[in-house]
Amino acid sequence: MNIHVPRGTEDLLPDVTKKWQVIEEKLNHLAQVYNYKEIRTPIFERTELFQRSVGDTTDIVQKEMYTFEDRGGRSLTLRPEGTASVARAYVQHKIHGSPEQPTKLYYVGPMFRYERPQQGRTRQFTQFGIEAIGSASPAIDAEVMAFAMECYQTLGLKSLKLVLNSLGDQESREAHRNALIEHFKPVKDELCQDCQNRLEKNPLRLLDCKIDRDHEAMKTAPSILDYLNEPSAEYFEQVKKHLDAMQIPYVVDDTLVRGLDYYTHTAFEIMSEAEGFGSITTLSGGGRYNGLIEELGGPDISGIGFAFSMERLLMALDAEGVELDKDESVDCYVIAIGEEAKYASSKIVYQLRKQNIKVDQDYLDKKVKGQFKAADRLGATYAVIIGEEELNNGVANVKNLKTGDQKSVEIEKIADEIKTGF
RNA sequence: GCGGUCGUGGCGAAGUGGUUAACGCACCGGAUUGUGGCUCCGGCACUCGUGGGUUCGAUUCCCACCGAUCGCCCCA
Repeated sequence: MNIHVPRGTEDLLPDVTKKWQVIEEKLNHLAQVYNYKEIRTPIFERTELFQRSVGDTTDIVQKEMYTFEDRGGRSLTLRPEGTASVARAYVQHKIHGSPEQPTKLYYVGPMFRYERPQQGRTRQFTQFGIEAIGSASPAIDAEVMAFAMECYQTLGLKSLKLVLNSLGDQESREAHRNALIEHFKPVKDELCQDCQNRLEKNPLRLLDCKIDRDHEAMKTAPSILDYLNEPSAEYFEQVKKHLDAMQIPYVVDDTLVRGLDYYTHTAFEIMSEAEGFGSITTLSGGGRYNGLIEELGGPDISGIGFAFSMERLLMALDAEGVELDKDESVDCYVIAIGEEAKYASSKIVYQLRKQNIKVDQDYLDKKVKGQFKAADRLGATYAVIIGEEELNNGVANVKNLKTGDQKSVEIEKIADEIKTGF
């Protein structure tokens, strides 16, 4: 066997890229409707960017980053997610000084995490995401969630669930964290090893442990929602009111914890409820990050965003049986009979293309029958047939392959004939 | 990182310790010297993921590696 793609990466061949193009077109359009502008950042960044933003204790930073040293001895990392880069660019270019606030950006591109590949999880995957930076209004939280849902709905997905939680501000988080530690300490020995480790580092994570899910202490664990201070609780209420106003259904789940350190207040996920979707149910996730910009050296400005993986989106579309149609068939196929006619064929093909007609011809020296078959396979509506006799008369036969009708047309007028149709 | 299953032509998929590795689809050629989609006939794997071992002999048995896949962890 020869060289294969590296583990956890894949080639997207034309029958798949076709779907991507359809999706990307719709997402680009949606972004415009919501007034988000595209940003493109490098595929790798200084390693410390992710350490500082995503968080040193997270799995992503601890064991999933593609980190390498370049020839100048700098530690670089292939980006594992998009928000950090966007925040970095925002600070670097002092976009907060721009008159257009909040700054609403979107991006699409490959992300990298060193993980054991399985369904819905590869080492290189593609995220589409948006970031709204510079507003602390609950209305924009709702907008981001509305956008997220609409990304899927516009493509025809139905089995979706928006799950919402609030992590509160720093003070609320701290209070809740302490309450969690107090709550689990007495039963620490009964928890799984992971949970025992998590207890000190990030007790929030205990809540969505699958192993200890049925433990008595889980059921009585303190909810973050009971520890939100007044402003945090009020903020959460307003976010929900905006969603209600837009009639966007959601479920509040106080065990929803997002994996990255920078989240504050609003955290949400969109899950697929489609049958046969495998063990992966999370399609996208997002939330508010109120300290991130400042952490990266910018002003005290808050933001909110979300991202989803294109690959999982494709999976969800498959699971729900949604077909993405894109007509790649050709308008016309030129069939040459005999050596001399090949020159005329090249000329006709070129001429038709100049007229914006999708056309192709044979490059395999096929016989007439083979050329007709090729025309069929490409879905051509018309065939232009040219042989010695036509050549001598300066004409070609134009045949409608759907109806079988055929007429003799002057070579210069083929394009017109096809555009008019018969 | 841990555990289970798997790896045969472009694709799907049988099969066996021993001189011809089924079949289906696709593809190519012919029946039909210049008019397709149907039908019929014919062709299409110096080789069974890679490397090593056992054996007179392995695609089939053993080991390692690589890869895929599912579950765990975690996430998009």
